[in-house]
Amino acid sequence: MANIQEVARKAGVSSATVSRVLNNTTAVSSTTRIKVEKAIEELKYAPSMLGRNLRNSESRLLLVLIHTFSNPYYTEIINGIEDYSIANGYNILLCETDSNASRETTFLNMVKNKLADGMISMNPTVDLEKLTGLAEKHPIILCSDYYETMEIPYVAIDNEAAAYKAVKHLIKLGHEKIAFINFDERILYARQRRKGYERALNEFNIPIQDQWIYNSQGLEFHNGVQAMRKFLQLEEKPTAVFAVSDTLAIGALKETNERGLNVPDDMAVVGFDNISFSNMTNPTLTTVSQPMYNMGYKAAEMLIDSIKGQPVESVIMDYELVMRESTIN
Amino acid sequence: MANIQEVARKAGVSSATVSRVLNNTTAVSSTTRIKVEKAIEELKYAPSMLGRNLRNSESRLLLVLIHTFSNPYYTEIINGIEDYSIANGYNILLCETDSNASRETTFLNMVKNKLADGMISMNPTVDLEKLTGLAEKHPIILCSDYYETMEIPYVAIDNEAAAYKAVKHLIKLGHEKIAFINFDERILYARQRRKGYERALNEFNIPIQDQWIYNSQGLEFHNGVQAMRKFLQLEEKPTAVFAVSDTLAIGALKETNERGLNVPDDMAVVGFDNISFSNMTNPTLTTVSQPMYNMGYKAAEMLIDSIKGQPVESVIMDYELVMRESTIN
DNA sequence: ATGAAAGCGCTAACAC
DNA sequence: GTGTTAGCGCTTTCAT
Repeated sequence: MANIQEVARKAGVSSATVSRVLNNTTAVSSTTRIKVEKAIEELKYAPSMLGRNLRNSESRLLLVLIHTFSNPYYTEIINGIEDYSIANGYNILLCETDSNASRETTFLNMVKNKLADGMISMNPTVDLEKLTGLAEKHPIILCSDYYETMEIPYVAIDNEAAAYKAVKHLIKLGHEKIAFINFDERILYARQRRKGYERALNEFNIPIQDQWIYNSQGLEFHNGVQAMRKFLQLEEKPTAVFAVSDTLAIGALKETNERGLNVPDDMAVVGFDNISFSNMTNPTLTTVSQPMYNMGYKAAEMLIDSIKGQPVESVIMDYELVMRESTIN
Repeated sequence: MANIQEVARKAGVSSATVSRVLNNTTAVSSTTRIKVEKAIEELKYAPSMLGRNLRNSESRLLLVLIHTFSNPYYTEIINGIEDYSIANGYNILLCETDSNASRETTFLNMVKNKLADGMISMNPTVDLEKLTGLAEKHPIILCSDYYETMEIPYVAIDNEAAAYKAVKHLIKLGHEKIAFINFDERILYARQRRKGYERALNEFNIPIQDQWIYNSQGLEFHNGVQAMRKFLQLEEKPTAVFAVSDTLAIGALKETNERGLNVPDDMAVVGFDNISFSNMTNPTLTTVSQPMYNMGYKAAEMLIDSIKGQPVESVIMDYELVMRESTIN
């Protein structure tokens, strides 16, 4: 593979000039430009990003840290991240932790080691101490989940209010026995959504029952199936369920159908996220719609701004309750 | 950020020695090792991948080219790629073309420019000429789709046989009016699956009817909805549908339900891929299961072998027909 | 076991 | 408008 020196020699100019035509930095006479372009063509030269990156001490790579992308919620966000990044000359390094601590350490080190210029974390279980340490020296943005105790900029929605709205919707429909499938409450958004759930019940003087609250270890379909299975074994069964993720809600819906119960008559179901599949279930799923694409897009914008040294501020985005067949006939 | 020289100075050794302790290449006396480690600790030194990459002329990055990851089929494959890559010291650069030619060019150039050491392409619409050119100089593996005319190693399944098996399953159930939702037939696997569809029909002397073949421009849910809508407008409606992607099949299933038809009694549906959703639909979807994770894993293994200069051979993987409620009561 | 020094490929400051 | 040169941070001969 030819390098810039060989191109320079072939074109009868210096490597600096070749660099200049490559990057359009300062003016180059059209005659030399043509000579250089011809040499590039003949040698099939392609500039090495390795040399350029070292010289510029940047990688133009953005690390995206996620727990898993088996959840379409994240892939939608990534779409937004990718679009903004590509349009601004960055590429994304996709890093899936799978809740594996050593993998996570590897990934965080990649930004320490300059392999990435910054990071967007969407990994709610990330090691907070390490993250804080990293954030002192490197641009980091949190997307979709964040931490009250930290100053790392984030983009998120008002989880408490969104959950409140979802549960209130069920109450307005006449439900009083409303179960809640939550995620691990070590995670902030799980605590926030629980608060919203409780606030709605309290407001209408509906007692909160522990037996109707399920804390799931994961967000897969089968976790939702399991949760619903447990609710349906109860002496006093709920008539509605609110799940903090569409994947959980879809699992719960599936299990409800499986048991021959009618949704929404016997059991109303509300999800969270509005993944595209939520509109393909039978019945279709009522859910809190998050602006995933825009969240990703904005997070990328914030990160790149931050890399460029500009100050960035956290953003709270809008959500929307999308009412479909799983709650309304 | 400290560099290797500063560490060397602080430890009272040369940078070569620091490099040695960093990489465990040649023996270093335990006393100097300790001195160096102490210096690293004190300076909070993290070696720059930028310098290392240039020196080693490798990036340890694998480019993964896909059309879109809104299809869970691809995310499953990526899981496999990622697991093998990480375990072998590589990371993946996720590149989504969105059928955008200029984006695709950008991505292909990234491997030309050494930003990635190799590439796994899962983009069936890739520019073949450019791809061939690139493959002459750089390690490339095709995953899930490939091109008969090329020598680029691939991992795939026997699409023709798989489609044949799916359609035969419908015929055995007594169906004779079997519609086919295919993808764009410029893509090899679409042509192969069509062959399988036709072979099954021919074998049972069932005439092939153009009105029952739909060539979709995309693989999204709504494309499947649209296809089914068209079939249901026909004078002579099919009683079964085979779609080349679960996403299409799920859309078709949705539309069938929507019209009040019973699946599988009025309309049997078979998909392709076995994405996790396919087991969450109502009714659950009969589908051709591809070993997505293993395909990705194998493709990564082949690519890394290829990067290391080892010869690699194409692999044909097993598939399986998973029978569920959308064809059998 | 350790150090000196070259060099991976590029860009930018400086000189002309 | 163009060339010279230094240097980004690292690894690896080659000496010793």
